[in-house]
Amino acid sequence: MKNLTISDIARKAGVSKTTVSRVMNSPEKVEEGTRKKIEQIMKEAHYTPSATARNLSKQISSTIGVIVPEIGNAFFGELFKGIEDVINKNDLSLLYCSNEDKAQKDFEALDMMKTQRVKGVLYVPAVNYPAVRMMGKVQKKLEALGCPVVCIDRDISLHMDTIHFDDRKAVKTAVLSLVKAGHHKIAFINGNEEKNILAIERYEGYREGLKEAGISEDERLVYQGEYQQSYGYLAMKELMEKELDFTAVITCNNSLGRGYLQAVHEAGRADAFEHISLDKIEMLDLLRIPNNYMLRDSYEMGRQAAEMLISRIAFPDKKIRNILLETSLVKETF
Amino acid sequence: MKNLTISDIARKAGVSKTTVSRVMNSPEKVEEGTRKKIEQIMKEAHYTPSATARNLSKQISSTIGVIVPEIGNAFFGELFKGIEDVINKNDLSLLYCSNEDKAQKDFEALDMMKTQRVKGVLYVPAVNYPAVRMMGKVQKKLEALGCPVVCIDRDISLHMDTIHFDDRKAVKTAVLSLVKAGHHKIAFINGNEEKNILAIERYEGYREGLKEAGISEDERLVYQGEYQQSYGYLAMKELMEKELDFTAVITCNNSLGRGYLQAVHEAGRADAFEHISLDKIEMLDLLRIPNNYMLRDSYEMGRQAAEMLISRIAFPDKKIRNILLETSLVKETF
DNA sequence: CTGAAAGCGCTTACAG
DNA sequence: CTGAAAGCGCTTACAG
Repeated sequence: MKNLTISDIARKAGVSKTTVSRVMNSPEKVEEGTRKKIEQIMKEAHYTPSATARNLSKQISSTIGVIVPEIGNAFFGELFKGIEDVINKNDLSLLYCSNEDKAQKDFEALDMMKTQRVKGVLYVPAVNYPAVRMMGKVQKKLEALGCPVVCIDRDISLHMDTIHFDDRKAVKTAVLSLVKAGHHKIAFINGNEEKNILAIERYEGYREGLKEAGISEDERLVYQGEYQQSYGYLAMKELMEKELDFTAVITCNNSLGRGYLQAVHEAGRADAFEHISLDKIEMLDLLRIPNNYMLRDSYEMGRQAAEMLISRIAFPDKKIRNILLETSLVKETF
Repeated sequence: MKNLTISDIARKAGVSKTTVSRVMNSPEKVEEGTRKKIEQIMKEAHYTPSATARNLSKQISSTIGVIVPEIGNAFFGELFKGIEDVINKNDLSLLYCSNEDKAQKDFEALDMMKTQRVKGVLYVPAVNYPAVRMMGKVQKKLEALGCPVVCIDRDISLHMDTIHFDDRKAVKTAVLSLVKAGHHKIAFINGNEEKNILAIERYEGYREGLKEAGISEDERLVYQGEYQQSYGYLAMKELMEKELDFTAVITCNNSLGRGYLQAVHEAGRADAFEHISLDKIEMLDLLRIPNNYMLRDSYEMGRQAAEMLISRIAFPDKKIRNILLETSLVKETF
């Protein structure tokens, strides 16, 4: 079925396009009788105005762009849900694009958002651009966008609205909690700074925790590679093989945590270590497998990020905000 | 930064808008010298044409709408990924909207897609509309959309392109496999037809399997409620309490499967039953927990659905296609 | 309260 | 090979 236009409605109603437009945009300005009649006709004809035409005419947009690494990871899945809820509540549409943690994809995503002339962008950078010396390019792309952007989860050192977790503190808390439980040799499996500036923060948190506990760092217990299950698996496997007699492990995101679990279960040493992961790992509670983690409420982060963007769109000159979210230690025993 | 328009570029290059437009749409028609010059200027100015204006002018769209229940469920997460890959490959944008398995949200999503004048829609219906007697409304909305739609996973008995799994056969296979392993009392936890027509198919598969095995159905072993973890949990709990001495359980989606696991682990009877779920349940392999499931490759379903939509857009008069995907039994032991 | 006209940023048939 | 003009479906300042 072909879409009707405002002219079709105007003709059917015997009025001008202007009047039809008014019943949609400022109904109080049109006489009740004609308004009712036009509304009736629009309804019968299932008329829906074209957002394309309206956006062009009004020089606005009704869609928000969302760029995330991938939706498969539960952390980002929840984040996305938080975003979605706010977007729906505000009658906006959501243009989705993943960047798969790759700079190239990231750039394409930003270009696409520009082409689509979105109202604003919620952006989880694929890469830690400062660390890989690509700041110029992202910065240019971001400026070229011509719309507000909120940077989520991964800071790229630009003067813009941002929101992320206090991961330094989270890891420090984890370390101190383990020490308190009697652990002095704590292995640390992390990603690296190129992918994610948080890797640095996390490592700092680890060191601060040890320092505060009066424990000197043992380099052999520190693994910093990719934020992937496979890396977590290999790191933990190597750690076990080296027999460094550590008694606890901290893994710095849920993928690494899964890798840890894979390794210890494969080795039949699931109960050999105390483990704290950053982020909850799904299924464990359900299977009644004891599990400690630093809870980072990514739904809430998504929600707040979206709210921040919407407020930025409304007040472009508002002061820049950088939100730091707290995490909390959750111990699940059965 | 304000977005530049084609007029800005034309002025800078000292040519008409027409010529600028041509270098974007049919470069071969413009003299090489001027083309190069214009391209250079566009590049320097970081000019990106507005999709909004182009779409309005060309009376086309460059975005595909995707309506899914929720992205949190791994089954739909994978489906979505399959869709996304095809959409990206075809240089299209993705407008996302979830319906949360609710008819109301579904209608809003369809309205939104219409407003946005998308090129086509990939649609997982929230509800089994024929069963709840709301066919009229969806049908009208679908027609009003004015663009091709591919119906995914849940058939709603409309004459349109569809794709779904052969779940009847899947469940039948599961039953026969269990019987072969010596099980004669097989509990069956399913959703209901209002939500999902597949519930009927699955139940049929269950009955066919039993029949073929010469086993008569025991109604007390059949639970059909919501496709949710909580229902799976309650159903399994009740089944165990009733001491019906069944030895195997089939759960009809991954949420129900999780509920089953929750119940048996809570009761400390994880090894008491043979279990086959529809869809893989994440984490189990990693934790080396034996698990049998009917593999339904939802990534592939998403991919094929998207391909089907794109082909439908290209050839509107092509014959309607209804794709039925096969599943396979996977046994994971350690 | 209503409408004619200009404009949003593009495309394209037509004329040169 | 190039450009002026009309048009896509809306909105809105202006005039009545």
